[in-house]
Amino acid sequence: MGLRLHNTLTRAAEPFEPQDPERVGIYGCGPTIYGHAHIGNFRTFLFYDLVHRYLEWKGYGVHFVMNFTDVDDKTIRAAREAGVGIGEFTEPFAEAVLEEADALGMARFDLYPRATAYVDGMIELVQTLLDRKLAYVTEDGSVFFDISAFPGYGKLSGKDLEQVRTGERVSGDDYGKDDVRDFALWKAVKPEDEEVGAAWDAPWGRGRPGWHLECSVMGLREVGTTLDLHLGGEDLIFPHHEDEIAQSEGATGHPFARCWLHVKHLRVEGSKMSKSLGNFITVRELLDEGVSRAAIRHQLLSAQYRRELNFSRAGLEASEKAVARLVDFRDRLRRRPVEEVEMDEAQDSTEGQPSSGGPLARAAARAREGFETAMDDDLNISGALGAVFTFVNEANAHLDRERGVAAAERDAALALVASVDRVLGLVELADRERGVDPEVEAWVQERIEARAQARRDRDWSRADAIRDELSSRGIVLEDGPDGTRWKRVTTASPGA
RNA sequence: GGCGCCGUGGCCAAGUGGUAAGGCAGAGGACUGCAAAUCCUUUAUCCCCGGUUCGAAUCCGGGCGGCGCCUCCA
Repeated sequence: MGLRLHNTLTRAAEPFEPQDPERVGIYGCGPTIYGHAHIGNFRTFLFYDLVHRYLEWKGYGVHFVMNFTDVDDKTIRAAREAGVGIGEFTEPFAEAVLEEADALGMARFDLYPRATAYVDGMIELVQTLLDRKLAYVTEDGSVFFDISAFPGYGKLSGKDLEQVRTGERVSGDDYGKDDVRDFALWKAVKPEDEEVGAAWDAPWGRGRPGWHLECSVMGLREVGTTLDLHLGGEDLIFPHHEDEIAQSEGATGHPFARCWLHVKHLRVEGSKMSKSLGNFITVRELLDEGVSRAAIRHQLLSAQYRRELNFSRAGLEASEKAVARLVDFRDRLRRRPVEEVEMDEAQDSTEGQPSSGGPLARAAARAREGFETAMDDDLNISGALGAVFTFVNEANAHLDRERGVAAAERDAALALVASVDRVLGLVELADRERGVDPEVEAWVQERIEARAQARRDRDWSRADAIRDELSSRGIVLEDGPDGTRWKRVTTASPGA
């Protein structure tokens, strides 16, 4: 059973068949960097991370490009207000996005192109479209794409051209269009563009590229003529991606992308996120609050990408606990002493059966299969997580029942956790968060020793006082037959 | 008006024909000095009404309810 993905273009699940499995070409639409990215942006970006990691987990070679849009109306306006050029204005936000991506455990993509570095290519593409009579220059020196000359227009969004509202809202910007539905490839220069360095010379006149054009050029140049996957938020289906298809295919004569995946928008505390509702949350804010990064990652990944997902504080707490359960399980396996025992089950294991071995190894094999089956079904991460936690339950029960465990059994269980975490990235991130410096570690050990003495003296109030002291510093103790263990806990809602 | 999505236990959420995964929360129990972690037990008329079928949360029809996109917002 192979991976199947829901292609927006055909509105159906299709087998994933890249042109070259050694180099799957993927382009994901990135943020416009005129401000800090919000939590909704990161639902999409974490989905990109999931696609990236899962394809590599499946054995594909992946070439993944995510752009930064560093020139558009809003960017120009914001740069003017700040009194700096667009390059100087946007670069800190690009770096912030990368920092936040790291903080949320995203594996780095191969390339993060900035639109302004590709203007020469954009001019070339526009020229090609003009030569092919798919675009026209208006009196002011702007260039528009003539959608009536491109028969496939509307195929991605399923729009009937006659139905697209030929609206009343014709702004000054659009003056000169043959048809209001035509979209800008090149916008003639305005004084404010010059002010912030957002203007380039082109054969038909000085100006700046249209938004849609940027992604076409970066995708074509950095990924290839035909992308295996093109990813983005659902809002981009129309017009952004529709226009990318028209430009790219109009110029190259080849399909721009074989498969399009679109992520449903995130809701926040039950409402659509918007600045006016005051529920506009940036990742930066959450990180500054000290909210558990693994919890944020878990919540944003926990629902399948085409399902509605509601980001909430309550959900963050549930995510925090879920991650802890997984990490605690891994830690429990690690410290479980192994026994030099023969596995009875190994005797009657069938040749070539990967599910052979003891109960733990067999449960791990089932979990792996369940995980992959769910992920293969259009990246159904909820089902995949279900398979993992079912395994955690089974294995914990087994560990409770048995005194010791064979090394091969323990290793099979640990390998399962490590394997799925190469896709999920949750344990990895939690480990980074739980890390403590040696000084703190020494202090904790000293406190634990003091408490152990108090317990030997049966001085329970003193023992509890020490435990509370540690607890207030985010250190949780667990007494067991082999002594006291401790762990650092993160928190989902530090304010609460 | 056009296109589309969703409605499963207190909350979140899998499951698309054979009588309900998983996470969080709650209750009882085991373990513990008390906890924590873990385990055991426990909590579902699958929005409503019809229909198809031996059999439907799952298919069809009709309602009700929530939501998204329809020109630059991931």
